[in-house]
Amino acid sequence: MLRDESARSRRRIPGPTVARLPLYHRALSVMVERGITHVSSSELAGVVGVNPATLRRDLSRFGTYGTRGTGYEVPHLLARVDGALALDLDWPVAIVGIGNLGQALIHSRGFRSGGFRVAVLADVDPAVVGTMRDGIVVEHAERLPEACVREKVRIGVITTPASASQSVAENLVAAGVHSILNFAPVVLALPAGVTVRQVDLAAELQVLAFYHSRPAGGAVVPEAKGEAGTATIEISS
Amino acid sequence: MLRDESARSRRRIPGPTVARLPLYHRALSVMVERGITHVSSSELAGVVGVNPATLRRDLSRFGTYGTRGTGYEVPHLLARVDGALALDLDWPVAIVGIGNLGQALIHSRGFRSGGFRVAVLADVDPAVVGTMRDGIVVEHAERLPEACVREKVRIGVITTPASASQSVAENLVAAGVHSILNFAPVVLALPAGVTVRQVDLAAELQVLAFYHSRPAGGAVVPEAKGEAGTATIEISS
DNA sequence: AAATGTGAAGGGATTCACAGCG
DNA sequence: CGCTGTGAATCCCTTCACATTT
Repeated sequence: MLRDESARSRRRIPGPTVARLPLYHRALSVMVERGITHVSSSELAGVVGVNPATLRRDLSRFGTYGTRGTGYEVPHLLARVDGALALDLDWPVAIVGIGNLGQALIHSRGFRSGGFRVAVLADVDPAVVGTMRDGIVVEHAERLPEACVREKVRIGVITTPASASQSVAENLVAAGVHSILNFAPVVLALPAGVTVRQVDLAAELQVLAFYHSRPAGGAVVPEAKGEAGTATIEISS
Repeated sequence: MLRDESARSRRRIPGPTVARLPLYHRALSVMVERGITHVSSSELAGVVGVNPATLRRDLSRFGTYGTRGTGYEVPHLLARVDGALALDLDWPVAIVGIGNLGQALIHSRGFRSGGFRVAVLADVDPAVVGTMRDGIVVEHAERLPEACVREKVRIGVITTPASASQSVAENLVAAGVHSILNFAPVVLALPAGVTVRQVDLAAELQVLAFYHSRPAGGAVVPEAKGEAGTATIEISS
């Protein structure tokens, strides 16, 4: 039993643990919808595809939410994971670059769940600037800083061509945005304190090609202890 | 000096190394375009944002390509990385789900570089099936297996809604595709031997929210040894 | 009896630091 | 002299295994 829970919840959380929280969150959401009130670590871990011990340790970093001999109460655990991810807060997002990818994100369910909310859209194409997308007028990228300040944007998403991404990122940072999701295949150079997550679609394909061309090489066909029927999952590792 | 290079090149390559190869590849491509003939590990590592020792060890897993006291010859190294990623081969790709995201991928540069080539498109929407995208007729998802076999597809990309993704994945596997890039927020259950890479856009946002709400917590503001001016990069870890 | 939470072990990847080579 | 390639150290995460709790 832990005396000072705030001390625990302030400990540093490993990156891999953070990356798994959204998976737990989604699995728990599905369970709530289905009326499942209760899970063991083995069950939840099975759904997400991780080791039960890993799941228990992940959760234990935020406090002790389970009951020995019984497992976890689904709605309660979901609320805790939700809180850990801060999805109960309002997260206005700016999307810069209204091409196919930008529009896909605008309409994606994930970008409108939790506290996420598309608040600012921007582009440089005169044919797009001034038009509406999902009830929001597309601003010219030049006015991005004002718009972000006005809407209190805290997360910026870059879906522009590679050539524009560095300058867009700098504008976002100038507007006080220090969390950036970058889809342009560019390593952004930004001041310390800015968190960048890079999603590189071409790189994902290339990694698949690598493993495909080396069937015996990489982490393929681990042939794990009796766990046939499970795919080799290579998730961002 | 290594006697049997094939022995070395057959060693298992760590996942993180594989994930960095595309970054090296892109940086080297840019250098070739700019006419740069030569790099040291420090220079290339700086561009990509990794430690020079990490870069040297990564490359050394495929053989020894550098010259001591001098560095690496850019075109030669690029050719080697290109070969390691098997980008010199033909990679016909199937994209299932022709929504905004699917179309973004069809037109994305990364999906038409290297040996990648969109060979099959499929969807279930009657308004889309039979129409053309980029010179290719969209097939009905029911005919996906035949089309994949016909076009010798080896990589499948799933950009359908979550509800359809498992069944689409099974169809791809039935057609002999055993490398899948899945954008649906679902943990696919597939036979061993199938490699799945998961790209989860909502999860990326949630991870950003996590770090944003814990400025002192995670890996934010590492305040590393005099390395100001560099962003905290959280890439798929 | 069953399942959590965690000390300890184990396994990898990163980074240091330097021998070796051009 | 400068830079690569790599043994060794370090760090971090995963997993085992079990004491603990309900």
